[in-house]
Amino acid sequence: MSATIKDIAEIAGVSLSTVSRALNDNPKVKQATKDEIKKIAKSLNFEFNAGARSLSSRISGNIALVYDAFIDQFEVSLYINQLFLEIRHNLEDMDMDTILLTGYNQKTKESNIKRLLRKQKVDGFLIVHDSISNEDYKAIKKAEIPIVQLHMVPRKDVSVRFDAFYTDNFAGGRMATRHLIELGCKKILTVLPFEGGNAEYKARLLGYKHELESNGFKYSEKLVLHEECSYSLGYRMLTEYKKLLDGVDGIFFQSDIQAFGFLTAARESGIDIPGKIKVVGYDDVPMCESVIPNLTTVHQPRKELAKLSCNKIVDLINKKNISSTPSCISLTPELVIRDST
Amino acid sequence: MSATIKDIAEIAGVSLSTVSRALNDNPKVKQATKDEIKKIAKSLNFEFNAGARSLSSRISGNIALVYDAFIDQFEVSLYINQLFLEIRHNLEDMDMDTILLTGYNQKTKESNIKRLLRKQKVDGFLIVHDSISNEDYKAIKKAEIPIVQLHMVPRKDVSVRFDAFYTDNFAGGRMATRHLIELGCKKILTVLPFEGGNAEYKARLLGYKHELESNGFKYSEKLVLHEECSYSLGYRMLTEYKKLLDGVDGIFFQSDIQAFGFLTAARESGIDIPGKIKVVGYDDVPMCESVIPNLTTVHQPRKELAKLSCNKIVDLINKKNISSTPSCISLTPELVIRDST
DNA sequence: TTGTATGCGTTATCAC
DNA sequence: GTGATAACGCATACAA
Repeated sequence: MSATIKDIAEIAGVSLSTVSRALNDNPKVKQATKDEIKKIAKSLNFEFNAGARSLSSRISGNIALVYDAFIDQFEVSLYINQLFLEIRHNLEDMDMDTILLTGYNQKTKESNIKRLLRKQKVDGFLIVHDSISNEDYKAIKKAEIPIVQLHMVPRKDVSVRFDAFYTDNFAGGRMATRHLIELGCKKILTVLPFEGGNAEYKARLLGYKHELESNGFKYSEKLVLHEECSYSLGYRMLTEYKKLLDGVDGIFFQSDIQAFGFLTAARESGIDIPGKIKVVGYDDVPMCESVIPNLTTVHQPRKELAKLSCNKIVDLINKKNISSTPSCISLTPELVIRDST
Repeated sequence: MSATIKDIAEIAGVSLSTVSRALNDNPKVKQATKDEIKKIAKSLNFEFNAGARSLSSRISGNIALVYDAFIDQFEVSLYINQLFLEIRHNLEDMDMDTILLTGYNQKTKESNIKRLLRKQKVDGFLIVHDSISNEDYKAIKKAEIPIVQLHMVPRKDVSVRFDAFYTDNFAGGRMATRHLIELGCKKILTVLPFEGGNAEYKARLLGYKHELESNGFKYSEKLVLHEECSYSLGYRMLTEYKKLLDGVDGIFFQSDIQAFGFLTAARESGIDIPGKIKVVGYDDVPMCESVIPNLTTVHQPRKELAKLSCNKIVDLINKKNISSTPSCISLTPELVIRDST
């Protein structure tokens, strides 16, 4: 069917080993032979057989993009899917295929990570998951497969070290809050998903608190609303939390989608946004620019996050530019000011 | 590292081939030996080495989910990502991993299908793409790799035959329109993405036309609005197409997201929905139930689509229940009546 | 019903 | 620099 290095060897009149070396850019091969062999390979549309390559050298050309099933909730997926899109584009550019899956089998709850490890299906793990077990991290480490975690901050209780890239949620919380303060807001509410949720929200909340207090405001738990992450919640807030909203002149929604619902309800009720209440979201999903008024929000640098993570994992796989200690890089998000503030 | 069949053979005191047969449920192996071997395999957490298996029997355990890059537009992805989610769940249940990619390399424009074929990376192709080249279809066929196309209707100019599952967009267009007619609408507008778009919209439009005409209405191109597929468009319609909307009492948006924007604008302007204008969407993305008023829409049976396609591709791979002629099954969508009509 | 031998396509360890 | 050859883990044709 497909051409093999054997075919190339016969045409070029050299041995299998020479072809293999040439195609892998082994410096021991004379440039002339190399060129000749590569030319033939190209003319035959040659590609390495993935199975054979994997068997003999454990290179599969696949990266596992492992995520937390909670992301499959529609509202959360709005941002995450944009991030994943960037990741796949980057990996494709580097000739890697992406196997997308949740950390644990949805039905059996068994570890997909361990399964991939045992089958030797992937060259690296890109992790967007907050609660991978320490055992699984250790299994990856033991198999000497590179790990890069992104979006999520590594947990303290994980004994394995790996590179990580994420956005500074504390800074994000601060900049959203400071922006509202600078615009003169005196009573600022923040809305985030239910308690026990992701660590990222806790950090944003801390940022909110810190910024309030360093500006002479006093932080009150009464102005922290833990609610579902949905358009609907944002919409219903006006009626269901009428009392809570009394006097509020700024709201920091920790998710854009909640803000969208609120904007709609507010405008219907004739509440001037940003005149009476100023609204800031988080994530900067594409819809921010089509919603009316356009939503001011904290932009998560998904392009950079994806690029850094993908470059890193590929470097680790190719053992290039490896530093002795894993990096843990937090990118600063950016406040995008639009019409809702 | 991981256990191999050799390890199992040694423990069980049988040969490699017996282990291989037992684990592959070969009927020639005595049940007792089979049980024993499987027990040992389980205790060792054995999994077949993907590379070795692929080399020796061309079974990779991977399915390529190939989609059209235009789907990466945020608005379109809302529905498609839900579909993909179902697909991945189904494949996971059948112990298959999903390689998600566009049909053609985003940068080089080279065929990802041909690349996967040459590398022998996948056991089957799940295609959600309207414009795969005939050449590529032929290449898949030649490699004897199963194809199942879903969501998109197979093109007439494709010479290769394969199984396909999609929703009956003509029926969908009809049911949306009929619903509006039955509710007494006299002037029904339909909104769809720009001309030259996907075939699915053309079918929905035909359904709209057919239903109008069979109910004594006359079809007018003036009531067909080709516009961008966005929330923003829906929102701006009220002002930008004020004249067009004059007297309109029913709108069939061929995409939910457009309808969302319109609902917001309408309510802000005090236009009673469904009192003055009744609105129907298409797709039934999760947000339909949180938007106010809840959107009446045409539900695409994504769960069934995913299940049928995944079962079919796996059957084809395992050469089970194969019929001589490929099936081409169109599922009927379902009108979900909510508060916007 | 089970075992032996061979091959799948590639890389790696030796030689030369 | 280049060429044999073994090895990677598994499936299977052929024997027994």
